[in-house]
Amino acid sequence: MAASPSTPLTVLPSALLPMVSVVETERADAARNRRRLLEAAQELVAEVGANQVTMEAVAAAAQVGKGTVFRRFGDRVGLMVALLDLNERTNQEAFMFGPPPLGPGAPPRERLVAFGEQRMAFAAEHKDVLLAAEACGSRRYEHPARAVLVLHVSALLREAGVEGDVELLTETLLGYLDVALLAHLRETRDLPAERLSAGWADLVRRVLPA
Amino acid sequence: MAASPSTPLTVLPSALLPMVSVVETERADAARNRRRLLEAAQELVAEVGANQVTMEAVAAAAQVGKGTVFRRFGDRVGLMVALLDLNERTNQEAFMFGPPPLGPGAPPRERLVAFGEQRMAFAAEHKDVLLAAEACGSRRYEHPARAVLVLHVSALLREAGVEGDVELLTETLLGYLDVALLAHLRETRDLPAERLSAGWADLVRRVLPA
DNA sequence: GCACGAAATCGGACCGCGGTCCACTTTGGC
DNA sequence: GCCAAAGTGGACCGCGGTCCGATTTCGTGC
Repeated sequence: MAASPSTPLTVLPSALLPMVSVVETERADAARNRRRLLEAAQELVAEVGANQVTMEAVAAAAQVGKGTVFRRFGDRVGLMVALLDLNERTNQEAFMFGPPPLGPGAPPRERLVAFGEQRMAFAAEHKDVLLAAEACGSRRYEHPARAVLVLHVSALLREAGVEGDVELLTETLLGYLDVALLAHLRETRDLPAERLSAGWADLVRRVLPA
Repeated sequence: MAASPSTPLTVLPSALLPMVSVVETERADAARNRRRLLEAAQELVAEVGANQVTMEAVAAAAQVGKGTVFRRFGDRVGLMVALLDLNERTNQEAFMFGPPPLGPGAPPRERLVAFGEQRMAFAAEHKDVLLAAEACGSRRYEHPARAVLVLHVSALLREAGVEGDVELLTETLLGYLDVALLAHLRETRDLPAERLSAGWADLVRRVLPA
């Protein structure tokens, strides 16, 4: 088991962070190295693709020791999660505070449909980083960004007055939006995006009360 | 990318194999080594747990070179899949040819409910091997045993006369039965098995027409 | 300002394991 | 018995992850 990394800025779902003042102080050199590492990682990912990027290469590109990478981000997955953080934050703000139908203001069903569309687009665009940021096994479900999604979907379900086990229905809905599943359906099974969208709308219709 | 392993006996879903006469001939020494490897692997898994078993240890225990293990099973996941094969076959026979409500004879909705129960029990019992037999990324959905499940569930959905996109509804239902998800819900989120069962029945109710 | 010491941080040698490679051996049809 | 094809095994590689002695940072006392 990896020692828990000292990554205070990404431990909590990023959209919730503005509410917290300062979680922890970080030494100047540590902060500088984190910045350099993230920059280097981003560049390398853009250059050769997420799953071709080795931890050693990131360390070298940031002119930092390998141990530092692991100290900062815990493991490979942690690094990828941190990389996604910025994009995820934009997404999160869109569905939490942005304009309808994604953001507040629209009825929950429309918001859910729009949420699914957004996730599917996001999954298509950042497929490789998202997959690289996904741990294996059940640890996959402990992804910090996922917690935000769970919160959001279950809130919408409750708001829509759905009867039944909201927690489990949330998992079912999010299951449909699983990055790996979507990638499989699109690429291996060759289902067009429109069909996946229609499937999502249909699923929402079946779960929510008329 | 791993070279495709020469594992004719596990390439196809095992429950469908009785219908095929002989897929390919395997040299005597190869067959002997496969048997020895599977025995050794089974023993080691029982001894120290699936994710503590190294490929080298399996090779050593079977008194075989490391390269042979990879030639036979392709990679670690392939070995675990082969290990599961026997148990999966029993399960498959149960829902394909066994007595109702799991097997044919009962109405499709009851069969679906029973199918979910069986999968959840199976997932709970063989959690670690199932997780070890699961590849990362979208490759996870190319698991041969999964194809049988997909076939079965979509057949039941069609038989029940569900309107909508059967293929996608099948994926949604199977998503609920994902081993990693179930493990997460049971262990990390501490949901009792009865609740998961109720959730499954509820989901089936929502998807199938009244 | 400055010296100092504890604590946090760094970095690269090191380890274990999954996976590849290829020269050598075995098999089995002829 | 011959020989092409199939199979073998262990040296080898790359990468993720750990460890620990060396180094830097920064609050403290002066």
